[in-house]
Amino acid sequence: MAQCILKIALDTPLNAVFDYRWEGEDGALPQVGQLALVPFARREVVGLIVGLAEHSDVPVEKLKDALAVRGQLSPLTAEWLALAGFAADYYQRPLGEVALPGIPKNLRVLTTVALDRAIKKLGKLEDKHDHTPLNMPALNAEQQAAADHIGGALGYQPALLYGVTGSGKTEVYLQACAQVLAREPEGQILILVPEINLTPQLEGNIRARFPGVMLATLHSSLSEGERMLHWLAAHQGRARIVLGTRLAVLASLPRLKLIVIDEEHDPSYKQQEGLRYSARDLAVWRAWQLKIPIVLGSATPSLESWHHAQGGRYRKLELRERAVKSAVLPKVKLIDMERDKPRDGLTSQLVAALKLRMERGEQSLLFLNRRGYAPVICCESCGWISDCKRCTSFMVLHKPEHRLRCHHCSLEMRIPRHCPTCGNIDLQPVGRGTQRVEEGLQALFPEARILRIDADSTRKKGSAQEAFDTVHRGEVDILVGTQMVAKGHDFKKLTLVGIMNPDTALFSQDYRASERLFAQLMQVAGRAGRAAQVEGGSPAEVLIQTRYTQHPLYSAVVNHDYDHFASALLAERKQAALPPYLFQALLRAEAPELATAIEFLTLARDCRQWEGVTLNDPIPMTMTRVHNVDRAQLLVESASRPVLQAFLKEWMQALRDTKTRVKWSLEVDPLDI
DNA sequence: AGCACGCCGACT
DNA sequence: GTCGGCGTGCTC
Repeated sequence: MAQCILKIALDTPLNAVFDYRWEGEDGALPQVGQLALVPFARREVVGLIVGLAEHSDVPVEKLKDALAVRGQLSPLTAEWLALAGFAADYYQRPLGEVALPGIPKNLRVLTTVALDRAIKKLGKLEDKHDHTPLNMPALNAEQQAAADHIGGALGYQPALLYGVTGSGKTEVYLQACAQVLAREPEGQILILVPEINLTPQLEGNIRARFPGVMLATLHSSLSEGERMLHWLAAHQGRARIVLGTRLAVLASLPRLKLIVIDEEHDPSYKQQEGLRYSARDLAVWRAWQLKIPIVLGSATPSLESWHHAQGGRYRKLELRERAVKSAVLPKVKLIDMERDKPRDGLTSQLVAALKLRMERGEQSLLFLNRRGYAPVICCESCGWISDCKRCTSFMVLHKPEHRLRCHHCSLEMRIPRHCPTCGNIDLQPVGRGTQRVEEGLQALFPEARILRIDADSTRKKGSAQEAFDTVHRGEVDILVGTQMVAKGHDFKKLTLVGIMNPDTALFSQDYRASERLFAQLMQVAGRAGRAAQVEGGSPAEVLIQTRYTQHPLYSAVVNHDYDHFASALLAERKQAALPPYLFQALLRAEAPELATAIEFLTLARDCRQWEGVTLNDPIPMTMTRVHNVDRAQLLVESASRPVLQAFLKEWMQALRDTKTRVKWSLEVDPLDI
């Protein structure tokens, strides 16, 4: 009679591992890393066995028996458990809350029979071992050196692959992968991308390049069945390449030998709810833990990674040459909106440029990061504005639907016929969103085929893909879009990109805004004429409408000069003692009344003092009220990461002990402050 | 976080 | 009379 105590992590906010009795019939003991079904409060849940013990400190009358162990699944490795453990500690969350959501739901909720059937199905997915000779395009010298460095690296070797759009980063990844796959017959590779739906061509490229290699994808739009299958393929080591979004960083990869992070600067690597982890940072930790190489690629690296490359912690691999000879960097020009006053948001120069593309039968893209018709409507006579009743924000006018909509709480209403306060019927839209731009363009170019792509126009599943296909087929003359159009897609006939009004980001309170704006401008600019210069035509052109033509950010964009811009930003950050020279955490609180939230944060600030840690004053969040709750935050800073970590650990325990009724949460390394 | 128990308001 | 609102207590 085998008997022991199982230490089990459960998906609950309670910061504890729970003990259960196990009485097996024979000598077969459960193993650490296996899943177990246990009674918990008034329900049954599946948890993860994280330890075995002979005795428990829990009073016997409280101890319950574990009900079953999912034996058909090989246990998660000690390395994987250490990864989950690290993430739990670092982000100050219970282990179970980190470990269990990463495991497909079906592995937890499925009956044993159903699970057996699924595993059998996976077994039948035979990978065709037709190791056909791979036709690798020739690389230029820089690409080859980078690919050899990454692919040939042994041990923990972080590299920053820095190269502008069109410099052939993807080809470097692929050839480095080929080297690793050839050298490590069983080895696995993890490739992270910001949003898989926006980069369908990468998946196609990988499949075409490695026909005999099983590829698994992991991202949020998989069905539960697919997710389980792909996760298992990775877990069993059968998938040699796993391509996924941030959540894939927690995939079980027992033979991981290389990690690739494409567009490493992209904010979507940061989870923005629940466990607010940075997939990029966890990936680097994972590479360090396993002593394997990792490559972070970007045309506009995050300042964190840039800083590491400057300091020598990351090896900087730079691609200066164009990989495709005929491809030319788009010509970026600034249009001074002070001298060329815009009509309907468009300066005469931009209109002329659009007209020229129309005549040539080429495509144009207008980029505007604001959806809806107008961000607000107001009353001409009394000054009433369409503010949201539940939020500190405005109701956005959506003209096609004849409605006002709050983008934060989704409150909707019909457009009022007259002013709710004074009765005036003259309510005017103020400002400009994509719908209004679309309308203005149609009036200006009645014959043009105009397509708007934003979150509103692509609400239906599959409609985004359809819209992009329409553009690719050349059935669109002018494309109007938000940042949705900035990523991934190469539009071969696109020769003009117009940026309508990027200035607001220049003077934002958020010190990361300019870093993001630069990355975004480079990315949108990269949509134009990427594959090659359109036959015999002019080089692609990017026109930026601005009131601040002298701003250094725009000069850097015009000159395609990220180096100097990034170095200047870093110098500013150092001077102002901001990340990456400083480490931060943010305590947030929400309550029906702002005072309650502030009161809690004040209490939290005063309950601990710590050498080397600064606790700032609690302040209301910029958007204080959302959906009728007031939010406030408290910023914690330290020049030392370990010091901050030590403080947070104790502080969190103290806050949990307060048993407050205020809802609060902690974010480590916040991106938006 | 779930989930159940428990004690007060407007409805078939 | 009951359905159901959400306060609060518990989870090895």
